[in-house]
Formats: sequence, C-alpha cells, structure tokens
Amino acid sequence: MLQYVILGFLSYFTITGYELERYINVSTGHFWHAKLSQIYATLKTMEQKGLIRSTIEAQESRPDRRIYEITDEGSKALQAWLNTPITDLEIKKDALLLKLFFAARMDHQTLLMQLRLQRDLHQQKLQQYQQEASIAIEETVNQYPELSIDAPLWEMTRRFGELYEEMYIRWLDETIHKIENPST
Amino acid sequence: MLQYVILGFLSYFTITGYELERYINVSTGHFWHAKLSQIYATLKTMEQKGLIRSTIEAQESRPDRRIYEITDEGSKALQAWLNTPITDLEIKKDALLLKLFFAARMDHQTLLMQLRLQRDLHQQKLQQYQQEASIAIEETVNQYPELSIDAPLWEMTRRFGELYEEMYIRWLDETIHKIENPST
DNA sequence: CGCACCATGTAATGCGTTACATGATTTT
DNA sequence: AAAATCATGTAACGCATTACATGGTGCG
Repeated sequence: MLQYVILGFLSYFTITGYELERYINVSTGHFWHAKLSQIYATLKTMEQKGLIRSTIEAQESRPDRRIYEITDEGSKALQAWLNTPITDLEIKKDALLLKLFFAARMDHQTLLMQLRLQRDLHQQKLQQYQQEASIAIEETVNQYPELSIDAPLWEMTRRFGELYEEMYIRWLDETIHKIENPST
Repeated sequence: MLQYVILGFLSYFTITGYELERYINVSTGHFWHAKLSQIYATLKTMEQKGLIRSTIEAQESRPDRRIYEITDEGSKALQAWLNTPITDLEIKKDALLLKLFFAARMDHQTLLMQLRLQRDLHQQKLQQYQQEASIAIEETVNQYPELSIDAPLWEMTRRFGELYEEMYIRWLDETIHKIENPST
C-alpha cells in the first residue's frame, strides 16, 4: 500500500525519498505512515518494477539527491488502484482495548491512570487536527495552486481524524466514569 | 502483542490453539485478531520461553489435542504488561482514507459507489456490535459465572466498536454529501 | 562543541498472511 | 456427495521496525 502513497505524491511532483517522508508525515501520515528506511527500500523495488524512474542530481556541499518521477506504467497502476473498490472492512488493532478487556483483576487506580493518560494524548491529537492540519492544507495549496482541486479531499481526511479523536475521547470519558462508579 | 491475548485467555481457563481462535474471533477479534497459523506458531515460542506449558490429550476418532495452561512466569508477564502504561498513540492505517486523499482526478460516480459500499459494510458491522456482541458476552458469563467480574470490561470494548462504527458512518454520510454537492 | 538537518542506504529481526499438507467425522 | 468442523502444524513470502553505517553543513 505504501507504493500507492508514493505513486500518489509522484502524481503531484517529482520528489526524493527524503522529502517524501516529510510530506507523508504531515499529510497521509495520519492514516498511512512509513519510516525512511522502508521508503527507500520501497522506492528501489518500485523502480525495478518500472512504476517510477530516478535521476541523480549532484549538489555542492550536500549529498547527491535521487529524484523520482512517475512512469506511464506507474500512473496506470495508480488509476487502477483508485478504481478498484475495497470490498471488506479493515479491522484496526488497538492495544488499549486489549488491555481493558483483560483488566478485571487489575488495580483500579492503575487502570484509571492509564485511561487518563490516553485521554490527554487523544486531546492533543484532536487539537493537532483542528489547528496544524488545516493550516498545512492551506499552505500546500498556496505553494502549489494546481493542487487546489485536491484540497477538499485532504480536508475530508482531516475531518475524519477530528471525528475519530472526538469519539475516542467521548468513549474514554464514558469508560472512566463507569470504572469510577461501578455497578450503579 | 498476540502473546498477551493468549496469556489473557489462559488466565481464564486452559485451552487448545484451535479453541483459542474461536474465542478470539468473537471477542478480542474486533480489536486484535490472528490466523490459526500464527496462533500455533506463537504458542510454540511462548512455551519455549516458559510462559505457558502444554499437555497432550488423546481422543478417540479425533486428532489429539494439545492443551495449554499458563505458568507462574506467564501470569507475571501478563500482570507486568497490564500495569505498564501505553505512552503513545497508535496510528491506525486506513486504506479508504488513503484512496480518498488521492481521489481528486477520479470519476465522481466511481468514488461515490465505493464510499456507499463502505457505508453498507460499516452499517452491518454496527448491527453486529449492537446484537451479536452483547449476546456473546451474556452467554459467556452464563457458561463461566466466575468471569462475571470481567463482563463489564468486555462490554466497554463492545461499546467502543459501536461508537466507532457510528462515527465512521456519520463521516461517510458527510463525505458523500460533500462530493455530491461540491463547493456550495 | 554538540546537535539538528540534509541525504542515502543496508541488515537483522519481528510480525502477519497465504499456501501447503493431512485426515477423520459430522452436517447439509 | 459435498461442505464444514475438529485438530495440528510448516514454509515461503511480504510488510514494517530497529539498528547500523556514513558524512558534510549550519546554528546556537
């Protein structure tokens, strides 16, 4: 799937592996992230498959940059993927839910502490979606006006993050309340 | 992490690999699932580590069963894990969001069809949480009354699934509406 | 002087899926 | 007669993380 993230960005502009990580971090990173090492490895295999091609740009006083561009074959692969419907649900793993499931014989205070810690983290993330994420979209559109057609969709994925975090916080509040006031 | 799922169930009762998959499917499976092949492989390495031990039970007209039980070391590992707080957020990957992010140059009708298909799937899953999941908890408590202390926590994880699916459907409705009525 | 940034990669390890392999019994 | 259930596992492969490896520039 990381392949399609890469093809997606290469459909916007040419880019290096290093820069790709930067772009991913502030955009698709909220729902599809990758480490640099994986990005470099994936770029390599994608070039071997003919989905992308690269040229090396020499720089003075900086390491050489390997700049990637999408091939016709790569564009076709991206379109084919976009047009293929997802026919099942992805089950998301969640370690906190797992812990809660088996937490009956745990000390209540320790459990509550952990739930409150998670609440803080989700609160922070919510604010990130509400503040930085909106700004990041605006800035990208200012820099690349030809991508303004993409911005509404980026906004929809940002909105998902907002709703997800609101839901998670709501559930944590409910859950904390139930554990604080058992069997009422 | 699958190790802790297994330790968790083995803290309830002894069990075979085959049965473990059954229990996981209808309970933690909503937030932590595994294939049989992975379960068998994990059981093997856990026994080597001394977290669990097994005995073989011969059966007539059925294959032998290898029944696992938790060791003291295993119980300690489970407790230690439960008491260790999770200090960061897990980022959940979502292929649908990824697709939407790069969908600007896609045919609108194809995209809408895909979103509506997802809506159906989430609607089904929501009903599963609201119906089967509640019943499954009740039945387990009837069968193992000593686990009634665990049931409220299982219910909390079920509730998460319900809220998650409601949120996802709400977001899909919003998103479908925006794509049907662009820039109003 | 030390840290962050730019820029590239490889190797080892772990987690997870798919496919392969077997075979009797029970249900439809 | 075919499919599902019970019951066990191994092997190959793919995806992802962590650690290793290198080295110059710019900033505080």
